[in-house]
Amino acid sequence: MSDKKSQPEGRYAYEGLDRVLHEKARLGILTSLAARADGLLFSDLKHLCNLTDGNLSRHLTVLQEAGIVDIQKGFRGRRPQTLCRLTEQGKKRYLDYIAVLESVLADAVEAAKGARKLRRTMPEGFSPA
Amino acid sequence: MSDKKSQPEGRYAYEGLDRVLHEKARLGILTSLAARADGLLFSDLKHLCNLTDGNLSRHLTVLQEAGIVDIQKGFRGRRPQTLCRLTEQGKKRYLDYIAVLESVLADAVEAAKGARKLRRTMPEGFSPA
DNA sequence: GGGCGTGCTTTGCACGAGAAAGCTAAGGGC
DNA sequence: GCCCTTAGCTTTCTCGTGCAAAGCACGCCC
Repeated sequence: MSDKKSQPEGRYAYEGLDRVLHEKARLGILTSLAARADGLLFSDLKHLCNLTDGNLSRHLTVLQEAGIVDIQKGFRGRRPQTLCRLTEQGKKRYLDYIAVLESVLADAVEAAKGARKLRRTMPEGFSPA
Repeated sequence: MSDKKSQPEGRYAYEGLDRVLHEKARLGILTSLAARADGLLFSDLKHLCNLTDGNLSRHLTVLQEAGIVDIQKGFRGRRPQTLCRLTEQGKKRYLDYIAVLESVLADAVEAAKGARKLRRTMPEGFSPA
């Protein structure tokens, strides 16, 4: 198609950007969890990610249904506490996602470099309205 | 709060992840555009990002209304063509966003490193249901 | 025992991504 | 001249989902 540009079809499609993970709040949750194999409590997550209870609850449900986190309800003393961890699969998906992010960043850096010298020209044969 | 963890409030909140930019398709569009100061045509973008006409149109409108891209309608020969470029402000916002992404990645890398040795313990005083 | 705090869940809304259909005009056969 | 196709977008619709606010359950304290 646009072979003369030497840019393959879908070069910037980033298909690997998992919808479930590619979300501000969830990204934070997963990054928090990724560092601690022993998990985090609901309230820890809430504070680390600056989320409201409701929000966090909903995101955790989504992540759990996707098999990404493991939710264990238990007690500390006599108070209920929810413990969250990454599942093995979740960790894998997270790392895959991160790898794609890296390639996005690489593209961005290259773009910023290549654009250094601004060419304010029009494309071949293009005439403004 | 959780000072003993030495993790400040909101450590993983990533407030800087601009909602307008933090979206798969738009991220691709902007990265494509960032590299070419002379802009890209609608159909180029469509192919580069593997987007449908409708989708691309909608995203471009959003980006235009946010003042991130500049849309010029013109002609190539007798056929209409739409030329898209990053605005100065758009470029700035893109670079800011990218900077935040970098910090996310840094966190992720650190997390992956720290989690090397899995401690499958329970938190202090936690007992499963 | 009644109010208060903690720890979540549920409900409701509003926005927004993506699919699908539409719309306009230019070629191309006949 | 007339239709059919193709290019090049735009508009509309629907459903998912992020987020806020209200709700619920229980323990604690005076």
